[in-house]
Amino acid sequence: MENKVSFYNTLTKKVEPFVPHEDGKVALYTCGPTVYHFAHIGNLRSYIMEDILEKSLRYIGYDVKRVMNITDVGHLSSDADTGEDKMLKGAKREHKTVMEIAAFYTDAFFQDCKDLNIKRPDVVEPATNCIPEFIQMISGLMEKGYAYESGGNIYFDTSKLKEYYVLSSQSEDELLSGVRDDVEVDDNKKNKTDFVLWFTKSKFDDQELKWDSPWGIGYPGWHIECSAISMKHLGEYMDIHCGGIDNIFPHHTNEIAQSEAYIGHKWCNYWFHVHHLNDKSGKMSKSKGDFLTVSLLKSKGYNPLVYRMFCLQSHYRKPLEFSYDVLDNMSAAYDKLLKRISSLKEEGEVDQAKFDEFKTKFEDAFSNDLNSSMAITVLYDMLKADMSDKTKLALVKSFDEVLSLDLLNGAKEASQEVDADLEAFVLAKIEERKAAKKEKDFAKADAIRNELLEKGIVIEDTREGVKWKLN
RNA sequence: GGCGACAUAGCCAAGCGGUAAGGCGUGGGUCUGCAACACCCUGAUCACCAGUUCAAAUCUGGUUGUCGCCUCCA
Repeated sequence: MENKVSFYNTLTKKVEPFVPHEDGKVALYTCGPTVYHFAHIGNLRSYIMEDILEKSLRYIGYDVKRVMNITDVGHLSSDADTGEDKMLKGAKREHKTVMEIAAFYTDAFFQDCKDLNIKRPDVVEPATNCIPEFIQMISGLMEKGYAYESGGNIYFDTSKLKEYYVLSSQSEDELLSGVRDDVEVDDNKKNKTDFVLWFTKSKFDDQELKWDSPWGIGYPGWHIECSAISMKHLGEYMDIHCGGIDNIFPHHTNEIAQSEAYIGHKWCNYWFHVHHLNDKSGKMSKSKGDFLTVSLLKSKGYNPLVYRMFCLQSHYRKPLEFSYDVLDNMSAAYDKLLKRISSLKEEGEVDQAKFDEFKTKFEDAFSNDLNSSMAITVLYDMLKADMSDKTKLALVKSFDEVLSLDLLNGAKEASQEVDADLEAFVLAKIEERKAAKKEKDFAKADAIRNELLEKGIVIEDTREGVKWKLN
């Protein structure tokens, strides 16, 4: 099919035309969550933008297969065989087993996705399901001489690769080890960038989940997970690998190293990275400041889709700063948008020429480095354009396949079923107020309006008559 | 110290060499007994300096600032 899609490729540092390995098909991989805690809305920004990537590719006509891992083991706080395992840390905190923690937070993650209209990937694979695949891959790397045993653990030897730093564009000399205070140097490593593939002897020894392996009982390192899981489901050629920008080094750099060493050829051509959501003090993280979750937003009365729209009206490659002021701003914009769409009538015929014209504009916005902000603008332009309501409604429905903002639900919610008694009561009050207004008894009319308002019912005098809704 | 990104109106934000999209807010107006809703109107020469060009927010060089990464992170 025609290659009209282009986006920024971290590998080449350029916006490039997208050409999949197999025409018309896209093998897409997303680094999934480590399920030791709730996801915060910054984590979810990545998943929202990756959802948009997937849906826009489908919209344009690609056959997409998307795979996501669930990290439920082997993710140490540090790569240097020190620090705590994140899963175990979560389990200790909540006095549960690791498996219980994983199940709980996996469910919580997908509930957040549901609230944000993020489609579940075609394949969702927990790391603990793939131990044989990890062992097979590590064995292969050992046989080819890319891995070595030291101090009881299996390490990947980064000195065997000419192009270890392709993604991060740093050189070994430039890379300072232990810049961060809490990083300890692992003396078992031959090179400072080597990383663990399999642990049998960790200084941190009470790992709950352990498996037998050719190198002894232990558990896998973090990086091997994504490589093995993606190959299990997508084969040796992947088109797009997504993730948050902080994964570039070391996680994705290491994935490339071990994957290409294992299969012996280029693995993935396009790397798609979403930038961070910041707050006033910088990057949002689980270890400092406000821990903003979807459920927190919901408890404050925000529709999670307002946050989705907030993400869409920005560009995935720009840092985005979160504040409640900006969210309020977006909330107003979202309500107005839904209201405007709900006022469209099922009238006239669909004008196919106009429909195609705007559909093309919409596709072009996404094709141009996933310009979701421009896509939203196309939506607004379309609503203003001179064409039948029926055409507009058809376009809204079509656009929402990608935007997933429940744009047509405004009308539905407004006409949601209400209690018949309540309706009769309200209609009676409206008639009463109408009569009062007719007799210029405005005090009484206002009193009735206030009475209804106290019950959470808002009435509006529009040109088409009096309208009311539950607030 | 190294690597990378970003800098556009009150706020969010598009722009990819031809003279500043869109949204929210503000102010004014239409409508209305009032209010709300809706609708109309309303705003910036693009961090700074130098260069390339007939033409630059858009390209090049430099300066300043903000943020991220350099083995926890989406």
